[in-house]
Amino acid sequence: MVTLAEVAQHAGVSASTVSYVLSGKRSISAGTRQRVEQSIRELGYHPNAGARALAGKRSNIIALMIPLRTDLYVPVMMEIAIAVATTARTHGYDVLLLTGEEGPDAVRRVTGSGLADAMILMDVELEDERLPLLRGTDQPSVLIGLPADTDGLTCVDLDWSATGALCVEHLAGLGHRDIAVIGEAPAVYERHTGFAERTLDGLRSAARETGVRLLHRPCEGGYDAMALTLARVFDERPATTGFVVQNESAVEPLLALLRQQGRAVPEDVSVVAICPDQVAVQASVRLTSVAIPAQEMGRRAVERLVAKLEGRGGDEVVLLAPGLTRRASSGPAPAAS
Amino acid sequence: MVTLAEVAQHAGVSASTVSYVLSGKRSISAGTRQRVEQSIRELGYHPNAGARALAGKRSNIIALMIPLRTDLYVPVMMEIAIAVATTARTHGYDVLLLTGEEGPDAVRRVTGSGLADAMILMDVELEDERLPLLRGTDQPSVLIGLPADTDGLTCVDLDWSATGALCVEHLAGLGHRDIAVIGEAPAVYERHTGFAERTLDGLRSAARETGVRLLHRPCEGGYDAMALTLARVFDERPATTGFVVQNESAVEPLLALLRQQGRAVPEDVSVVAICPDQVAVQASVRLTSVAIPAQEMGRRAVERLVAKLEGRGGDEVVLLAPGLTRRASSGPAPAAS
DNA sequence: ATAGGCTGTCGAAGCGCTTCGACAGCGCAT
DNA sequence: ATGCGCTGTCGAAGCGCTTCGACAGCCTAT
Repeated sequence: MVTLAEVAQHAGVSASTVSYVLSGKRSISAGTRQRVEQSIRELGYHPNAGARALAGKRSNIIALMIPLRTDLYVPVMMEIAIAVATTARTHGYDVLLLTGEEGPDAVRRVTGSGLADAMILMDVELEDERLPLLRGTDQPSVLIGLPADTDGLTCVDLDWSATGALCVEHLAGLGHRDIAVIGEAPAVYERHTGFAERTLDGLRSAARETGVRLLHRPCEGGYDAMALTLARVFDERPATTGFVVQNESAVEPLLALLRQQGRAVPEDVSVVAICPDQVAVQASVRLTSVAIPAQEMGRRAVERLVAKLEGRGGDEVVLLAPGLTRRASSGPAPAAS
Repeated sequence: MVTLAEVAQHAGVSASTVSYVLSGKRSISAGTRQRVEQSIRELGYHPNAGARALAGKRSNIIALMIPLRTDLYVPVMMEIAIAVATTARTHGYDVLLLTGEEGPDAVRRVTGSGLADAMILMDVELEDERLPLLRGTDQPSVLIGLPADTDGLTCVDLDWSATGALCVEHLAGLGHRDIAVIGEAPAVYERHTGFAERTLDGLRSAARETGVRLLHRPCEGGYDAMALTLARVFDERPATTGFVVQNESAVEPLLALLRQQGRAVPEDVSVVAICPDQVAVQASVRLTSVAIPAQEMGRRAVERLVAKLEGRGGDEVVLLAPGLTRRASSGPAPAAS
C-alpha cells in the first residue's frame, strides 16, 4: 500500500506538501503541484481512510438508516437509497448502510465512534425513539419523513397532506361525490408513521372543503386483502365512484377486481394512485397519480446534510410540493343513476 | 468524545490493558476486566473507528456494490442488501453502500484506501470489467452472481440453470407440450447478465430432454409490452398452454391479459413464475413458482466473506438449489382440442 | 531453597495523515 | 541598499488505537 510519505519522496517534496496539494488548504506552486500529482498517478496512491479520519476528525462517510421491514414501499426505499449514495459521492462522501434493526443503539454507535460524520434517517415515526439522541448530539442529521415535533431537526419529505388534498380535489373537480381511500396496511397506522396520517388529514380536509364523502379503509397489499376491502367499500357506500390508492401493492389487484366486476375505469370508476411514476405508467391502466419523488427526496436530504457539515444553513423542514399527473384512470363521474 | 486513555485512567489501569479487555487478545484477570467494563459503561465509551482502522489495519467494513439500475429486480436487490447489512452486523461488520456507477474505480478506491476490508459485488456480468481488479488484489471479495470464468473467485448464486429446468420439468410433467418463456427485458440479455442466459440454458436443455417445444421471448415489464408479446406468442404457437415468467413485472399483466382473453388459469393455461415467494402469493392467482432466495444469497455471501477474512476457506462457488412450490397457477394440460 | 514457567499488566513505538508554526527566498517600497 | 510582507515549503506534533517486548509476581518442579 502506497503512503503519503512515499509519494512525497517520489516527488522530492515533504509529506506536508503532498497533503496540501491534496486538500488545497495552502497555496502550492504550479510546478510542485504537477510533480506531486504526477507521482500520485504513477504510484497509484489512495489516501488511507482510517488515517485521514483520525487526523482530520472527519470520515467523509454519511450513515443512512433504512427500515428493516421490506413490507413497505420497497421500490421507493431503494430509489431513495440509491439517490443518497449517488448524490453523496458527488460531494465526496461515502454511504454507510444501517438497518433500523439496531434502533437507537446504531445512532449511539455511529456518533460515538466517529464512523460517520452525519446521518440520514428514513422511516421516521411521529414519536421516534431515535430523535432525543439526535437532538442531544452535535452530529448533523437529516430525516426523510416528518416526526410530530420537528424542533431542532432537519427534515425532507413530500408534503403528504397536500398530496392527499390534491387527490380529492382532482376527483371532486371531476364531479365525484363518494370517494374511497385504500390506505396502507393497518400496521403502518399503528406504528404512527407520519406520512400515512398526514395524507389522511389532507384527504379529509379537502373532502370537507369540497363537500365530498370520504371512506378510508386500511388495506394489506395483495389480491385477497383487496378483494375483501373492496367488497366492504361497495357494501357500505354503493355510490362510490372514486378511489384514492395509497398502497402501491393494492393498485393492480384493485384494477383487476374492478374489471372483473364489470366496472370500467375510468367510465364507471376513477382511480388516483399515490405512487412512483414508473408504477403508474406500468399498470394495466395508465394511472392518474401523484408521484412520490423518491430520487429527489434522497438528493435533497444529502444536500441539506452536506450544507450542515460545511456550516452552511441550519435546521429546516423541506416539504416537496406534490404534483398530480392525469392519465387514463380518471374521468368525469358518471351521471347519477 | 471519550478515549481509551480516559477509560484507562478511570479504571486505574493502562491503556493497553483496556485495549486487551476489548479485543480479548491477552488474558486479563476477572477483577480488572470488570472494573474496565464498568468504566466503559459509565463513560459511554465507543472506540474511535478511524484510529482502530489505522492501528489495526482493518476497518471492519464490508463494501456492497449494488447496481445503479432500478429497472431490474428491485425487491430482490433490496432484500439482498438488507440481508447483507443484517448478517454483517452479527459478525461485527458495517456495510458501505456503493453504486455500480463508479464501476471499476470504486473497487480501486475502496481497496486502495483501506476503507473496507472486503467487498460484495452484485449484478455481475459474464465478462465483468471489475473482475480483473478483484483477481489482482488480495482483498477478499464475493460475487452474487456468476461470471463466465469463476477461476480465483468466490461466488454465491441461485442455480439458475436448474431453476429453468425445474420450471420446464414441472410443466412437462403436467402434460404441457408447448411452453412459452416470458424473459427479462432485452437489455438484460444484451448486457450478458449471467442469470438470464443460464436460466435459458436450463429451460432449453430440459425442454430437449422432455420433448417439449419452447418459445422464448424477452419482454419489458408493464402491461403494454406484455400485451404485445403475448399476442405474438399465440400467433406463432397457438397451442401454447404453459408459461414460464422470469420478469417479475410481467407477471400481473400476463394474468390480467389471459383473464381478459377468456383463458382460465390453470384450467386452460398454466403459469410458473421465477420470483420471490412474497410476489407469488400476492398475485391475483397464487402462483406456482420457483423462489429467488434473496435473503439467503445475501446471508451466504457475507458468511463466505467473513470466513475468508478470518483465513478460513478459500475460493468457492456456492450454487443454491432451487425449489418449486406448487400453487394455484399450474395444472394438467387441457386435452388437445 | 532455587530455577523455570506462567499470568497479568505496563510502557512505548508506530499506523498514515493533517495542521501548526517556522522560515527561506523573493519582490516591493522606501 | 535596507527592511517588510508574501508565497511556498518544511519539520514536528499529535490524532486514538493496537501490539510487541519487558517484567513483576506467583506457582510448580526439582
